[in-house]
Amino acid sequence: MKISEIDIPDVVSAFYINSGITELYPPQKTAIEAGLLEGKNILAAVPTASGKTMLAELAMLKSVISGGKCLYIVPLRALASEKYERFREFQDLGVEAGISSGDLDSRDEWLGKKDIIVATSEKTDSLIRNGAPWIKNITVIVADEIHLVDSPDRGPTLEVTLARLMHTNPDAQIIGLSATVGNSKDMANWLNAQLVESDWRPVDLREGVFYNSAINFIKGQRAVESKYKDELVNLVTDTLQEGGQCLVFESSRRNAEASARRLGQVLAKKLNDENRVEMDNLAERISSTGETETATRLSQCVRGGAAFHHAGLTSEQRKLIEAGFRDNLIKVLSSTPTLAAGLNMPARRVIIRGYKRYDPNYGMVPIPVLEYKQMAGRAGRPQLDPYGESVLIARSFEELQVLQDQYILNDPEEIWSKLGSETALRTHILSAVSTRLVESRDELMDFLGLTFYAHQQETWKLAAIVDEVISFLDENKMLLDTQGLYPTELGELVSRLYIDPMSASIMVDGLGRLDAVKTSELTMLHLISSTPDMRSLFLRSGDYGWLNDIVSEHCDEFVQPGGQESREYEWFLSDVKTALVLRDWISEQGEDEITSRFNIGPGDIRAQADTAQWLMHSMARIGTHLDSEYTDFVRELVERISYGAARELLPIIKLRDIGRVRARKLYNAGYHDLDAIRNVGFDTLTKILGPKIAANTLRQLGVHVEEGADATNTPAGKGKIQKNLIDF
DNA sequence: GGTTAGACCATATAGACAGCATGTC
DNA sequence: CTATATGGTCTAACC
Repeated sequence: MKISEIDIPDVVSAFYINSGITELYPPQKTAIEAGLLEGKNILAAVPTASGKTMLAELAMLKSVISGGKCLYIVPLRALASEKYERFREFQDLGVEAGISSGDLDSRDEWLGKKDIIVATSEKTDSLIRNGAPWIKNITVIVADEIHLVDSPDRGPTLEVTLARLMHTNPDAQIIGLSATVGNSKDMANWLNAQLVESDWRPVDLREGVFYNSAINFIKGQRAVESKYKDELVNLVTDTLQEGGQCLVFESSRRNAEASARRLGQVLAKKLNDENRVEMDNLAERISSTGETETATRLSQCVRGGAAFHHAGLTSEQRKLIEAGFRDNLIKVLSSTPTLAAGLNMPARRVIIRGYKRYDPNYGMVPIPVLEYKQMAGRAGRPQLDPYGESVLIARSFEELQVLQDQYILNDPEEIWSKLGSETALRTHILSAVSTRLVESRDELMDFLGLTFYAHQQETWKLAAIVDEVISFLDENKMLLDTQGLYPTELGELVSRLYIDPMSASIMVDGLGRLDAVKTSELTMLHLISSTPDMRSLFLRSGDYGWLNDIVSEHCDEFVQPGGQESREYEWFLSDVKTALVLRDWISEQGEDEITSRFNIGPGDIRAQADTAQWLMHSMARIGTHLDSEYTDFVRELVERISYGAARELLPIIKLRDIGRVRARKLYNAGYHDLDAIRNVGFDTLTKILGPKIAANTLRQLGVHVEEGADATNTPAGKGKIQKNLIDF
C-alpha cells in the first residue's frame, strides 16, 4: 500500500513522500484496514521499529487537520523528548507539538494551544488531577508501550489514567502501541479496540545462543573466531570487522563498566585512526562532565571506542554516549537495562550477557521473555544493517538448550493488571475522590470497573483493599467517609502534589513531632527519606558500622527512630544513609567526595536530590496547610537541595550562571549578598569569576558594563579556535 | 627463580515517574 | 525459601 493511496490529507502524504517514505509497512497497512483512519480504536502489538510511531502519526495528523487535538502518552521523559522532537517536524503542516514531563514543559504559553501534546503517564495523571481544561478537547489518545500496565509500580497509573480518559472523552480514538505480549486480545478488549498483531520487522532478526566458539541459531550456526580468551571480546570484534556496532546488555552496573573497560582496552590497539580526533574529543568532553571516577573511567573507555551506560551517569554523560554511539564513534555500548526499552538505539549485534537479574527476595532470577524480546529487538538498524543478530551466552550445552527453549522459541508472557495493590489504590482513590470524579463507594467501584484490572478479574476482589484504603485515608484526614466520599483540604492538596498519601501521612506525623526532638537538617532530610516516595539507597555490609556510629551520635534528631526488629532497623539505616547523601549535597561536598564516600554514581546524586526537592516542597506545602512553625525551615531546605548549597549562599545563588561553586567563591571572597556584589568593580569580579560571567552577573544586577569589556579580556579568540578544533 | 593457571573467598547486586518556576560547571 | 559473576589473594604446577 502506498502513502499516496490512503485517506489522509494531501499535505500529510506530501510530508511523508518528501521525507522519502512512499510505501507503508505491513502492520501499518493492517491498521489502516482495521479502521485507523476512521477513528476506530486500535491496539497495535508489533515489534520495535516496525513503524508504530508513524502509525499513530497518521491518525493524529488526520485528526488535527480536521480540528482535533492529540495526547501522546509515553513511559519515560527521555522518550517524551524524542517524540516531541519528532512531532515538531510537523510544524510545516501547521501542526504544533508540545511537551509536558517532570523536567520539561513547553516553552510556549500553554499546552491548550498545542495540537499534539507529549506527556509521561504520571504527568498526564497529574494534569487531569489539576483540572487541565483542554483535556476534554482531546480527540486522539496514543498510549505508547502500553504493555507497561503490567509494571507493579507504574502500571496502575497508566491504566487508571486511560480509564479516566475513556470515561471523560468517550468519543476519543484510542491507539495503544504495545510490544508483542501473550494476551494482547485482553488488552484490545479492554480498549474496545481492533487488534493489529504482527511479527513483521523491517530488518531480519536472527536470534542465537553463543556456545563453544559459535553462535547457534535454531537453524544453522555461525562460527566466531577465538582470537582472545575473552568470549565477549571475540563476539564484539567479529561484528566490528564486518562494520557493525554492538550493544551489550549486562545485569549490573559493575558488570556493564567492567565489560566496557575490557573491550576498550582491546579495541584501543585495534581501531584504525580515521575517527581518532573525534573520539578523543568525545572522551575529552566526557571527562569534563565532572571530576568523578565515573567520568574518568567512561572517558577512558571511549578512547578505545567502547562505553558503558547506566543510571549512575548524569544525563549529560548519557546524552554524550548516546550521540557518540549514533555517530558510530563508539562501537560497543555496554549497558544495564536502561537502554532495553524506549530509546531508539539499535545496533547490528545485541549481546545479552546478563539474562538473570538479582531480586532480593528470590536471588538471581531469569528475566521475563518479554524483556528478552525487547532487548533482542534492538538488533538491526533499518536501512543500515543487512540483518540484526541477538546473542545470548551459554556456558554449557545444557544451558544452550535451555536458553533456546526459554527465550528464542518461547512466547512473551501475558500481562496482568497490578492495580490490586494497596499502594496503587491509595493514590488513585484519593485522586478520584479529590477531583469529585466519584462521590460514593458505589461510584468508586463503578469507576474501577473501567480499568484493565476489571477486564481481567472481578472488581469485588478489590472491595476488601478498597475498604482498607478508604479507612486509611479517612483516619489520616484526607477524605471524609460519611454518607458519601468527600475530600478534605489536605486530601486535595496531597492529590495535587502527586505524592503517595502514605508519604503525606508520614510528613504530617513528623511535622507534629518536631518539638520533641532536636530539629536539624538531618531530621528533615531523614523524614522525607523515610517516605515511600523516596527510594532509599542500598545498604551494603560495610555500611552497618559507620552508620550506627552516626545514628548514636545524632540519636536525638530522628523523628522516627529505627524499629527494634532487625529488618526494620535496616530500613531505618538505609533511610539515614540516603539522608546523609542529601546532607553532604547541601553542605557543598564535592560530587567526587559524595560518589566515593557512598559508592554511588554522579547521576544518583542528582536523582536523589531531584526527588528530595519534590518531597521537601510537598512538605513545605503541607506545613503551610498545618500552620507549622517549621515551614520556613523546610522552604529553605527546598532551595538548598535545589542548588546543593549551604544556607549562607542563598542570597546570591539565584543569579544566572551562579551555582554552588561560583557562589561559594564569591562568598569566601567576602561578598555575602547582592549589594556587596553590585559594588565590586568589574576587574575584581573578573578575578573571581572570569570576565564573561563577571560581566553577565553585573548586568543582571543593573550595573553598566561596557560592551565588549568581557571579550577584550579574553585571550584573543583563543577559546573559539580551540572550540572549533574540538567540534570538527 | 619467575610465571601462570586454578582454587578459594569476600563482595555486591536495574531502572526512574512526580511539584514548581525558570536556568548549573 | 531460592544465586552468581567478579576480582583479589593464595597456592600449586610449570618452564
